[in-house]
Amino acid sequence: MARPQSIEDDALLIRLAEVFCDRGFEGASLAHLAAASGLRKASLYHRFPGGKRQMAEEVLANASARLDDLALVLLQGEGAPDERAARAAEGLDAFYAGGARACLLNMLSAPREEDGPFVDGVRAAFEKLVAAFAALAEEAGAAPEDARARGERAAMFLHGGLVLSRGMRSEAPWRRALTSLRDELAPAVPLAVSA
Amino acid sequence: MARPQSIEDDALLIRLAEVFCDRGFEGASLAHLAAASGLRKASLYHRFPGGKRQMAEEVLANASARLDDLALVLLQGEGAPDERAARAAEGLDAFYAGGARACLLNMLSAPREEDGPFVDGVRAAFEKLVAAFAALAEEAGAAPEDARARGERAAMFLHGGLVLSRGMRSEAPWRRALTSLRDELAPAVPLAVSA
DNA sequence: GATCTATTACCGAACGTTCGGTATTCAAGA
DNA sequence: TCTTGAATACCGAACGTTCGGTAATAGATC
Repeated sequence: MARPQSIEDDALLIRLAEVFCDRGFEGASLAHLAAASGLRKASLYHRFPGGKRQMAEEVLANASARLDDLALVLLQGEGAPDERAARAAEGLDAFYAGGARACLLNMLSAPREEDGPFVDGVRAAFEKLVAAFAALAEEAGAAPEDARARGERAAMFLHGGLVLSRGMRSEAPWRRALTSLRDELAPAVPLAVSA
Repeated sequence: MARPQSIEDDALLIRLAEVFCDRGFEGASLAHLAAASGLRKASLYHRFPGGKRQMAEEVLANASARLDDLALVLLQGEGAPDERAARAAEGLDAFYAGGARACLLNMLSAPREEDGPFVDGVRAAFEKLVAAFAALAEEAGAAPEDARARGERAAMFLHGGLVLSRGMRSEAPWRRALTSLRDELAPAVPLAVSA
C-alpha cells in the first residue's frame, strides 16, 4: 500500500472516546481531540472526512461494540444467571474505568425536545443495554414485563451511579450500582415459584 | 432609585438554568443565554460581571435552593414518611419538568480526574440531596448506615432515570424512579422490628 | 409642577481568541 | 515513481468579552 497509519483505528477511536466522554460533544475541541490522539487536526480530517460529527458517530458505534464484547456478551454466556451478572459487572467496571469515566450516552444526549445528531444511536445503545439486562432477568425467572422493568432499573442504577460518582468525587455510588446489578437481575431469592 | 430591571433575578436565573441544563456549560453559548433571557450579551455582563462562569455558579446555587424549597423541605414536613416521600416526588417531578429536563449537576460535572469550576458546588448539592433522603430513611426506621445507603440509592435511581429518559426519549424511566422513591426511603414493610 | 442630576439597566458594535474546517506541501513506504 | 498519510499554514465564522453610549427611573432643586 503506502505509508502506514501512525495509530490504528481502534486505538484512535478509544482515545477520541475518552475526550468525548470527559467533555461532551461541544466541550471536545479539535485541539483536545488532536492532542489525545497524537494526530494534527488536518490528519483527523483525513481519517474522518465528515469532521467532528463523524468522529463522534464512529466513537459511539465503536464504544457500543466494545461494551458488547466487554460486558453484554457475558450476560448470555454459560453458567448460572447470578454468575453471569457478576461477570458482566466486572466488564462494566473495566469499561467505565472503575466509575471514573462518564457514560458516552449521557454526554452525547441531546435535550429532550430537540433532535441532536446522535439521538438514534444513543437510544439504540440504551435499548440494547436494557434488552440485554431484561433477557437475563427473564431467564432468571422474571415475567416478561417484570424483566423489562428490572432491566430498566439496572440500567438506571448503573448510570445514576456514574453520575453521582463523578459529581460527588467518590466511587462509592458506582460500587453500589455494580453490586446491585446481581440482586436486581438475578436475585438469590427466586423471582417465580416455578421457573 | 434608577431604572428597573426588565427581568427579575430569579426569573433570569431560571431562564439561564434551562439553557445550562439542556446544553451543558460549553454548549451554552452567550447567544443562547441571551436569547433565552431576553437580554443582550452586554446586558448579561452587566448582571454577571464574572461572565459565563459566574452565570453558571449563580444558576447552580439558585437551582439548589429551588430544589430545596420545591422538594427537599417536604421530606422534613409533617405526616408519615411515606406520605412525605410521595409529596417530595411530586416536587421533584415539577422541578425536572416531568423528567424532560436534565439535571444541572450532571451537566456541570467535570471529569473525575480534573477539577472544574463547579466541583464544590456540585458535590455539595449532591451531598445535600443524599443527606435529605437518608434523614427520611432513618426516620422511617432504617439504621444510620443503611439509611445512607438508601439515600444514595434513591439519588442514583433518580439521576439514572433522568439520564435514561433523555437518552431513550421516554419518560418511563423517570416515572419508574419517582414511584420507587417511596419504596426505597419509606417502604410499606417496616425496615426494623421496633422503630 | 417642571427641570436637572445621579444612578442604574440596557444595547450596538467591536475586540482578540478560538472554533471547526481546508488547501497545500512534505515525507514515508510499496 | 507513485500512492497515501501527516504536517504546516491558513480561512471564515463563532466564541466570550469589552466598551461607549442610550434609555429610564428616583430624588433634589427651583
